[in-house]
Order: sequence, then C-alpha cells, then structure tokens
Amino acid sequence: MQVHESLREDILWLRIEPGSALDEVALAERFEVSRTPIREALLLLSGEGLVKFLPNRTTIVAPMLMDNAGDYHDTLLILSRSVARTAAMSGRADGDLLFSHIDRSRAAVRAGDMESILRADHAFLRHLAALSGNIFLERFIDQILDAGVRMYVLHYFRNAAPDELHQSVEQMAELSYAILDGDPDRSDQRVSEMIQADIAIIMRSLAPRVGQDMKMTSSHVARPHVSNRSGFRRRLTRSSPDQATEPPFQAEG
Amino acid sequence: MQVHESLREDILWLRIEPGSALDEVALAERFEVSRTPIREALLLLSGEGLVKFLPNRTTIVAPMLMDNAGDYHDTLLILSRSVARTAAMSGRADGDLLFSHIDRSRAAVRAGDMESILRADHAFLRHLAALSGNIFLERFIDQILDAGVRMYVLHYFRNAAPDELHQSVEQMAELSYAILDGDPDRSDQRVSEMIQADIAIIMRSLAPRVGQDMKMTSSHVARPHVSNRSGFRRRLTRSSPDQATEPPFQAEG
DNA sequence: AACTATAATTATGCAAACATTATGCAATCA
DNA sequence: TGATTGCATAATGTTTGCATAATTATAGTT
Repeated sequence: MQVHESLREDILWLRIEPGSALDEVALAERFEVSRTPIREALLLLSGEGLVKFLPNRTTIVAPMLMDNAGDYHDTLLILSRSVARTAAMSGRADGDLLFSHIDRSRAAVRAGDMESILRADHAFLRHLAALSGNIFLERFIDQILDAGVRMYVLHYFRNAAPDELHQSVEQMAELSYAILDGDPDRSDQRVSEMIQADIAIIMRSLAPRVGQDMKMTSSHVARPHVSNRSGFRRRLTRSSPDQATEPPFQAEG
Repeated sequence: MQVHESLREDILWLRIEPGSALDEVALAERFEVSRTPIREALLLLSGEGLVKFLPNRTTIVAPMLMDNAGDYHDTLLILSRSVARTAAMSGRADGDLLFSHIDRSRAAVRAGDMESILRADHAFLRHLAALSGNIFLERFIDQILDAGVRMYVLHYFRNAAPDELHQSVEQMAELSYAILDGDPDRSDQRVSEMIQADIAIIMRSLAPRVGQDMKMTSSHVARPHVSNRSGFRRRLTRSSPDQATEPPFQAEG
C-alpha cells in the first residue's frame, strides 16, 4: 500500500510531529485518493502503534514518550543478542554480506548522513534476524527498530560526536568478527557494548544541561539482563533530577 | 471494535478453519453491519498476521504451518525468561495475585476445559509481562501467545495426558515460588522446564502414528534453518521423528 | 468582563452505490 | 472431443454521500 508506507516513513522520520492530528480529508487530498484508503493506512499504522485513534474525534501521531527508552533498550538488547547468538552458532553467516553492511554504514558516517546511518544499522540487524530464520524474531526486531527511529533521530544523532559514530561502526565490525568466528559469547558481549554505547549517548541527550562529569562506573553498565528500566532509572537519577527530561515533542497521553 | 475481537477469537480458537476464505458480504450479514467495518477488522487482523489478503481475490485465514513451531518455542522461551527474570528481580510480584492465576489454572485442569486452561496460562504470562512494566515485552508476549493458540488447541491439548496438565500447573507454581523468592536464575530454570514439557507434548502430537520405536538419527533433524533451535532440536529429537508432521489444516502458502 | 448555553461547523463512522478484476461456464473452432 | 475465447457473474477496491458526535464560535446572562 502506497499511502501506508509513505505515512509510516513520514511519522518515523519526524516529518510529522508526534501528537499532531491526522486529518483524513487533508491526507486524502495530499495522496489524491478518497478517504477510504487513507483510513486503511491509518488502521494499519494503529496496529503498529504509530498512530492512535481518538474515537469520534481524530487520529493523532503516537506521542513519543521517552519513558520508554529503558524498555526499548532492554528489549532491543534481548532480541539483538538472540539473533546475534543464533547467527554465530548457525555458521551460515556470510562475511561478504556482513561487511557490505559495515561498508554501507561506514560510508554513511563519512557522509554525515544521519538517516543513512540509522537505515544501515537497522539493515544490519535485520540481516542478522533473517539469518536466524526465526520469523518471530524477525518480526519483533522489525517492530522494535521502528519503535526506536524517532528517539534516535531526536536524541542520538543530535548528541553523538563524530568519533562516537565511527566507533559505533567499528563495534558493528567487531560483532561481525565474533559471529564469523562462531563465538556466541563474544557476540553477546559485542552486542551489549554496542547498545551500552547507544544508551550513553541518548542519556546525555536527555539530560544535557547538567554540566558535571558523566563518568560511567561499572555499576552503570553491569546489567546482564532485562530489569525493565530499573537500571535505567538509576542512571537517569544520577545525572538529572529525574523528570527534567522534557521531550521536545509531546501530546497528551 | 466488536467485529475485530469476535473474528480474532473465531480464528484463534479454530472456529474458522485456517486457509478458508473470508467473504466480506457474508461477514457483513453475520455481524449486521456494512462491509466497511468488516474490512477494517480484516485490515487489523492482517496486521496481526491472522489473515492474509489475496489482492483482488479474497481474504483467507492465515494458514497454520507447523514449520514455525520451533521458532515459536525459541521465541517464547526468550521472552518468557526475560519477563520472569525481571519479575523475580523487581521484588514487586504479589504472591496472592500469582496464586490466583495458579488456582484458576488448576480449576480449569480439574474441569478438563482446554480453552480455559490455555486462557489461564496466558493470563499468567501476561501478568508477568505486566509486572515487568516493559511495554515492548508486554506487546511481544501478547503477539507470541496469540500466534501459538491454534497450535496448542490442535497439537497440545489433543495429546496431553491429564497427568501432564496437572504437572504443568505445578510447574507454574514452582516458577511462582522462584519469582517470589527473588531468584532470577531459578526462574529461568523453571521457565525452561515448562516450555520443554510443552514441546515434548506437541512433538508427540506431530508424529503420533509412527508405530515404530521413535529413535532419531541426526539426519532427521538436519534442517536448513537455523538456529538457536539447535539446542531445542537436540532435545526434541529424543522423542519424535521430524517431518512426519502433517498439519490437519492447511491451505496453499 | 467572564462564564454558560446554544447553535453552527467540521470531521469521523458507517452505508450504499459504482467500478474493476477475477473466476466460471458456455459456445465455438480445431 | 478437447481446448480456447468470450461473456456473465460474483466479489473486491474505491468513491461518494449521509448521519452522528465533538469542537468552536457566538450570543446572552450574571
């Protein structure tokens, strides 16, 4: 569906502000169709959690609450480790393919094109998911990555130093080596490091105006598993008076 | 949406045969609405993977391929362990609430009501997911459980002995104790055991009519696919031959 | 001047009609 | 007799229109 994909891209890449109303007639004019295909697209998007129907009122772009950042990274960690582990153990990973993703990412970083960087990173992870051959993991990886795009656009790229972007690519490469070596434990390690690095950058963005030293102690990074956002919260409170997050975009819950 | 929920239940509980066509006008008459709300429901269901649109032809109930059984259990294991671990570590689990779920399950087993058993089991897991407070894990648990309902109706309950059903409840109780004790590692263990038991029963159902001694050679388990199901398969191979599956319902892919 | 109530406008939810595509049957030709 | 083509039928995809609910604006009252 044309409308669906197009609207989804607009929402994910923040070309439509979270929380803003989606007028069906306006969209119908824009896409030069009637309201029905628009509604169908909105229905699909609501199933993906990207828009929210306010019954008998209007449909809004799902607000992006940063409260979910902890949940997001916990879940991304779980899923990424699973697919990376599986890829490592399967022995079916193709070095050329993996490194074509790395190259794509490296090129995007050199060009400084944030959207391309994120798309390349996601393509890499989706590739690992595909390698796993597990349709549920593929589906969930798709969903979690989509759910994070807006957060990364706003809070990752706005705050990542060029050095950190380069380092992120090298971490991808390290992960690839671990997978190609068929070493699931090392790949676990690498995935954790990658996501740790992402978290650090995003946390800096969420509490940017505290001028103090943001050194990470081991207690911050040590987190084997899930723990919903407990670990996260702890980190947050350390550097910021908790609710001082102030997400740029926001609508009512 | 009334139609959506109702249709979803019909599909999940096999009141509509997988692969069968869903005629929009017939559904419209049945629900006494026009085709528009029917289409909306079908759209939503397609987003959930429960129906499949064949463009310009018809819409069918998504076929249930048993090929996914391995993927299903792999993923269920990952997610269940995550939420159980988190629940154990959170210290926010409420014994009374947990055991009200157990009681419900026990009662369902006593009554021999398969649908109630499955609903109770799912309610228990969803409760753990809710305890985790992680909206992504909640969402994914929801999805994976829904995806498995039809398989369990056909291949679990048709083949589980009463004893095994009772044992399953006790495993739930064991898991609850581990969670209440705040022991994440033991809860991991318990979750694995629970799902192992499920797998054993389902595998038995998938290849029931081979009268011979069901010893497996490695050639049976070799499957193009991947995975972290490697560990899984190895355990599975113990009791059942592989591709003699023959799912009762099936339509074209 | 502020608050309330009522009316008008705007947008959604649903229904019915129209157009387009696929399928099945029949007729004709090889 | 079998196969192919054309027509009829049926179901989907889309448009249009109507009715209902909500928001906004306006007028009246305190």
